[in-house]
Amino acid sequence: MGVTKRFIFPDNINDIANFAKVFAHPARIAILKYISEQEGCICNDLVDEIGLSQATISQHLTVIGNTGLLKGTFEGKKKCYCLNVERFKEVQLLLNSFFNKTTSNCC
Amino acid sequence: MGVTKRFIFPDNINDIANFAKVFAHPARIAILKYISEQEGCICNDLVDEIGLSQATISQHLTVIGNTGLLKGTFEGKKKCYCLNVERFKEVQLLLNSFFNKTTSNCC
DNA sequence: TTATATCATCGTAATATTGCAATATTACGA
DNA sequence: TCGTAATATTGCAATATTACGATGATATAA
Repeated sequence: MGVTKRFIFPDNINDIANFAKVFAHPARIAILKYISEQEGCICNDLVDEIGLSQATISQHLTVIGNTGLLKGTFEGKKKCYCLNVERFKEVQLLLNSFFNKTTSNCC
Repeated sequence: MGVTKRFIFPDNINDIANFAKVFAHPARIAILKYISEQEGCICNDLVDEIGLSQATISQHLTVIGNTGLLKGTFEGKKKCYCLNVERFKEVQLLLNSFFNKTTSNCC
């Protein structure tokens, strides 16, 4: 039905899936990569850098931001986006914990 | 338009997104987790264990399998699914490489 | 004030995903 | 060969996602 039955899964499983979803789109990967490569913070450069419309980039930023992975500050009319590094590392740990636990015992 | 513009992104970015998509659904996380927890290999137990229909589980197994993360062997009419551990670790390395490179320089 | 730049949000079209029932398909045992 | 168990595939219906143009809000510059 296109609707994920989240309620049948425990929180820890839904958490992993929700974080993974952030990385499940190349635009969001590219955004995170670009943000991290800039010396200063970027804003609408993403629109030029990546070939997507401003509305679309903004949407992706919201998706990333909703998981707490971004910090944003306004400098006048420009918004400075940057990584929430602590959060980012938490997510990395969470995913690695899943990967490390998930080891085959068969075949 | 619901259609991801993959062609505007380089392969290495699309690769990460494609792998992440496997983990972006709780059913697939649960399947991988359950497979890894079993001593022997499992088959249709997933349908009982997870509360989804046989058709849906089979579909998810296909999605996971398409990225090379599963090995399946037939034992008579039963199919034994298990992790492709090497592949699984490759994916872990790829994701970690992205995480490690993506570090904030600003704010 | 007016114009411009930046970013968010809304509405919408196109497409993808999820889930299931129904129906194959395959392999075994009687 | 027939029946049955296990899995895959097909064909939907419901919902989610992706993308963009248009619009709105806000801040600076002229």
